[in-house]
Amino acid sequence: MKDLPPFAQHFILHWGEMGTKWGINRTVAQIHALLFISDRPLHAEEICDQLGVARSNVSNSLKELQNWGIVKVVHLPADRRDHFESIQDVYELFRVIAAERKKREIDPTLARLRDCANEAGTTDNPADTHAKEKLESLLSFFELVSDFYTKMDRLPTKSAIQAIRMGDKIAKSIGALMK
Amino acid sequence: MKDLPPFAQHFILHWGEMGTKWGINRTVAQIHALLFISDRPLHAEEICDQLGVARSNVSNSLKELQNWGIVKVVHLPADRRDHFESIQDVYELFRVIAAERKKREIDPTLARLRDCANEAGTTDNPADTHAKEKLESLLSFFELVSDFYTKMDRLPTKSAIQAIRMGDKIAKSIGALMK
DNA sequence: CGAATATTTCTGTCTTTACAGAAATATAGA
DNA sequence: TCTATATTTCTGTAAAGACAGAAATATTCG
Repeated sequence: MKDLPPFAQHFILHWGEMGTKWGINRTVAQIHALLFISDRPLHAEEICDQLGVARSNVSNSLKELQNWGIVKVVHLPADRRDHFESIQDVYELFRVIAAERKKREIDPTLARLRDCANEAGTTDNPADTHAKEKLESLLSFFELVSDFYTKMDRLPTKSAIQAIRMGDKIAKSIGALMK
Repeated sequence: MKDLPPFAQHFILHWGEMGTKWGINRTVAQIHALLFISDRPLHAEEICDQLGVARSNVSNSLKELQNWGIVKVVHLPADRRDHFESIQDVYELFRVIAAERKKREIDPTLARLRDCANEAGTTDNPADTHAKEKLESLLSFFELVSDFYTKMDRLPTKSAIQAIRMGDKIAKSIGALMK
């Protein structure tokens, strides 16, 4: 990591730690951090050198980032090597990440909760009835969150930012809006 | 898990898997799932029996859940054993989880990003300037998210639900609200 | 086609995390 | 205080994940 200024190193290391806390491989997160702050696409070898990790690790991690849809391959003139760049707009970045997590985790959970609720069906056992109701409340919640995400995802970046920024005013206006 | 109806078993197992994808220990997530759907507080031994995990594992996991603030100890009359119950309201549950993640992860990241931005200070290297700007845009984003969370957290459950539910209408009203 | 270079896949090792069982400690009533 | 019971901490093992280096494969240019 010798070539990077200290502040960049600190950021990349912290981002790696953050990743692990959210179920993302440390190296994957570090590579993404590096690409995010880079002012040009990097090839795999450069990433190895900067982060001091094995070539194979970089290869697999880059594939993972491409699967997430937040890193793309680009080619530079007169250079046959793949170069990689991250989504640069931070709002777009998190929108894509959120979309992917929804697809991978929220949607399957919704499906599973629906299955469980159906399985529960009619039961006379009071404990089971209670469990079924808890599952249904969880399901409602996930449906709500899922719908909200879909609505926000359709907004252009600027509107989305404003929607977030207006959070408190919006809350106060709920009554009026509902009429 | 013999005593539990199949739908409850399926839910608990799925919840455990979900946990691992979000950086939460499988057993911790399973125990929470069990407590969430239970219609009464359970003691540690019951949790062992139901999930088939070691007593020590249950002990540590329960402590973890208490640290998160989503499980509380209660005592029943004429029973000296600790009994455990989860927050039952699903919105409250996720509110508490979000608050804890903010405290543990978002706030430290904000602090770190500010440090990095300061460290970056004045630099004449164009690549470093670019990196610094990327860090600052990330910082703005996290500040926005953090503020939004604080606003939502202060809303009573009902208003928060409505705010989420009204997402699309709110978006359309942003222009009007801003005047 | 063949050589050089780039990339991916495979294999084994190392590290970390999860976890069971035992031991130690604490607590409450007799 | 002593005994029974509940709880936590400790220790070793097992499983999972991360990762390096080597091998295999693919690509491009001469």
